Amino acid sequence: MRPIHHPDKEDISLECVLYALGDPVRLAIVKRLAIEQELSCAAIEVPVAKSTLSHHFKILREAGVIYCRKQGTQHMNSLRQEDLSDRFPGLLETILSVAEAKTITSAER
Amino acid sequence: MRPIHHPDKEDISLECVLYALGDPVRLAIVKRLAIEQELSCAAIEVPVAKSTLSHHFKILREAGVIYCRKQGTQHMNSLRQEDLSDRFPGLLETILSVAEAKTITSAER
DNA sequence: AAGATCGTTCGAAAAACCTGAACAATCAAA
DNA sequence: TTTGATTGTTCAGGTTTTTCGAACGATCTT
Repeated sequence: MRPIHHPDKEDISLECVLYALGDPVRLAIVKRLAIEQELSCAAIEVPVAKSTLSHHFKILREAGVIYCRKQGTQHMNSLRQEDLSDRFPGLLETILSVAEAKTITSAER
Repeated sequence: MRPIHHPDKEDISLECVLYALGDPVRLAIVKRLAIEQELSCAAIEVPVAKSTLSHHFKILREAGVIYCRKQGTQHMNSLRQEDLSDRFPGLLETILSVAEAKTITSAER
């Protein structure tokens, strides 16, 4: 397995972050992580195939939204809240505060 | 030409707004509208075909991000800042404040 | 080792996107 | 009031993304 890539804080781009958040599954993941601190991929119940979920995590990771560390066979994910706050002050906070609690349970979009 | 549809304020969804903003061309349009108040479609110079541009405006309109009124042969667009502020306080403001001045001149993403 | 678990990668099908060309609406001018 | 110019939309197509199941790779447990 290739080492997991994360962009440097300075390289996080607004466009990529908004693109990453502009998908209901990924937004649900982010909302969940905002509550749970750290979660494995499998711990997040969203109605997509696991290969698709893997892809969504990759998008979030490469956008700089989440940090992922390997722990044995699992991948533990967390929000890069500090990095995001530094780079785009207020952005994630506002989005999370504005996001209703509702979690998606069926595919939308 | 069919009447132009705009969602009611209450029907504006975060997911749709983030989806709409998660595209470099559309974000550029929004940034531009944040400065210019009201602009025709043609007045916004982005590197896409006009049929594509028309599509992007439709996405923004249906997401509730912009308001469009017909004036003769042109369509004048403006941000629905007040509606968005009411629905998602701070969201648009934060995104705009965080968005660099840079305007895209070539397709990215 | 074998088996189980967790996630990634691969190839193909489905959906979305972008474009040029054709069309519709409006205005201005002759 | 036709003709022409301007502004956007719609349509059909090719291209790109997204999604999925199946196969694989890595790690832990037994």
